[in-house]
Amino acid sequence: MLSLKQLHYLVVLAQTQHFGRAAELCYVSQPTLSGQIKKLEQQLGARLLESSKPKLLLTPLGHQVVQRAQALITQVRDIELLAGQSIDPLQGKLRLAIIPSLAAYILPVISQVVVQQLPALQVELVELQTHQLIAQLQTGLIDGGLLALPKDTPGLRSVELWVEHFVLAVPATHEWAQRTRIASQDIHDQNLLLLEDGHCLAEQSRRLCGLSDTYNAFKGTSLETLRHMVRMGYGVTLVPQLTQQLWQQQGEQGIKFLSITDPTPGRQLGFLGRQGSAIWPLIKRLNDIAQSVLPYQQQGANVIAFD
Amino acid sequence: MLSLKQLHYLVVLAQTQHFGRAAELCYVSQPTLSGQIKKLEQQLGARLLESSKPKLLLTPLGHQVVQRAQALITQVRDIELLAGQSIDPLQGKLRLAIIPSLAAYILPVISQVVVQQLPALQVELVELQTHQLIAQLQTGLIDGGLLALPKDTPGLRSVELWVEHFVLAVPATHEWAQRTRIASQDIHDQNLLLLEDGHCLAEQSRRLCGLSDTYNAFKGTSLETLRHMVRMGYGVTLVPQLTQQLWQQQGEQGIKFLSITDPTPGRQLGFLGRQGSAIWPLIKRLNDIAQSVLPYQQQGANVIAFD
DNA sequence: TAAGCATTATTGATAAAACCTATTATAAAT
DNA sequence: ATTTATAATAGGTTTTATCAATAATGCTTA
Repeated sequence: MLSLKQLHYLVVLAQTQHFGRAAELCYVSQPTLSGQIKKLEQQLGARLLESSKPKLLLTPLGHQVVQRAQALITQVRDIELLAGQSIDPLQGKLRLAIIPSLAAYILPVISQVVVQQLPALQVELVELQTHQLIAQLQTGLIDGGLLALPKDTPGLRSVELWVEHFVLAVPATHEWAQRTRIASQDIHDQNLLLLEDGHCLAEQSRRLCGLSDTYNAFKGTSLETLRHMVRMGYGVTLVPQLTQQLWQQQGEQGIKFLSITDPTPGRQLGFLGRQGSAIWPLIKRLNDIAQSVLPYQQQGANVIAFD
Repeated sequence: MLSLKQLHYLVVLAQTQHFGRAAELCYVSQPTLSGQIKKLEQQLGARLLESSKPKLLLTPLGHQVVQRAQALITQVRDIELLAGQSIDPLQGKLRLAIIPSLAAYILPVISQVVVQQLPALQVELVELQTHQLIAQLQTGLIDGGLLALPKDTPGLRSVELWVEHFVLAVPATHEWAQRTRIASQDIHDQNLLLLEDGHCLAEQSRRLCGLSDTYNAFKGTSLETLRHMVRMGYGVTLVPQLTQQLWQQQGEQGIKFLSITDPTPGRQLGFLGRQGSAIWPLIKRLNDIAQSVLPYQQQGANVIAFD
């Protein structure tokens, strides 16, 4: 009988495309993983890896098996969660991911209250970009995500947290520094600083300003980097309103913020979990707690949908 | 990490409600199974079996885990099938079930051709009643079924084989023995012999003749038993047309057959397989072969739907 | 073409685990 | 109270996953 371990090894191997790294991720030695993969092939009576070895390649069957094995692994994880939840729905380990453009400013706001209201819950936090987050959620590597809700998420379910507005951050030396608002269509012809590709905030900013995917400006690795760039006068950028609040609390003087009108852009934040996962009630609970602590329910924003 | 073996043990234990019998079905000793179940509970950190032991009972969590574990086992079986099919789509082991009221006369017709056309296929045959068949298909104990298609089969998919007509079997001494046809509404007031409860043919006969579930006549364990009863003049019964053909080939003299009209009753036969199972093409192939060998495509029958 | 580097396969020893037989404990049935 | 059925425990055996060390392979570079 084939074992879950073998299938897990196979899945990780397919992800890493590398025996050594896969073994490391599985906390076993490379020969162990090699051996088990070989044994799996024997038990199935068919090859999963391509014999020719310019690179590690899966056979067509291999791809299918990996896909099904992934589903299996997540279902096992869900059984474990189910058991954990059965003891006390508000207890246990929860592996939660947050997108980087959200983590920096939303965690200070909600983490305290979560610890306060769910003391028995151990939250394991990771920062992941949207596509990684969804992939890891589907493969069971994480159990929930907090992000700007994408459109289609097969096998997953979401709950809406709130709609966050974007504001325009400009240097204190900027010609608009004394304004308090600006119409969204007037933001053209500015040197718009973006996060690196892959960050959904960058994607959202591009959409808002009608820029192409190839728009080639400075790309910061984090919001903090952008903050410095803006302060030094290299350009302007879009930031979530809570980021403005955080920066101003920290005494930021070099940056002025303009609210955006006609329409006000924003994105729908929410939690994501697996369909059929036992911790869904817990995720909804987290959503309730987070909602109760956010300053006020934003409304009327022009929500930017993206995938 | 919990293992598939443990989950398998749990599923079988839940089915048998008995440690010893479960162990037997899993080809291990009773202490082994006991130990693994206990270990499973430890790993999940929760009880699966009720502590009070008048009878073996599952906790609410236990039921949920069993359900999910069953799904897991089935999916593992499907991976194995997938691998088997990848070598040669027409090769490998196929565990096929047929309902009793069909097996006796359809196997002589199709078995030869199947062996002829799919020599590399090892078919493992079982006779199961409809509800058992569906349950075992869903739990992965069998891979396909040939039966009178029921309405709803969540997680399963079907392909239509043909519509078989029912004919009325009466003793040669019966007042209708010289007739060749009879209207269905005239079958009232006859001593209608049925198969035991659970057989779908019995259910179908009851529906056709408007009998209640509590209709209490002689109940035969097989069609052969009914055959003797009819020949001896104890009553009449409904049989599939292919059964008539088989019995007449065997030189049956004591029974006469009347075709039924207004309307002609029948049932939709077909194959059933799991959604997402890799052997579905093979099942369709079996269906094609069976269809090619059946005498002619029946039409215009009043198909009796049942669940 | 050979040396060097990265990657995977092989080997032999070790430790964990799953397993079995035999036995004991616990309920239920007579 | 005795018997039967059932599950848990104990101790020893076998299997097997595992590791460290090493060899083979393939690709890159000199």
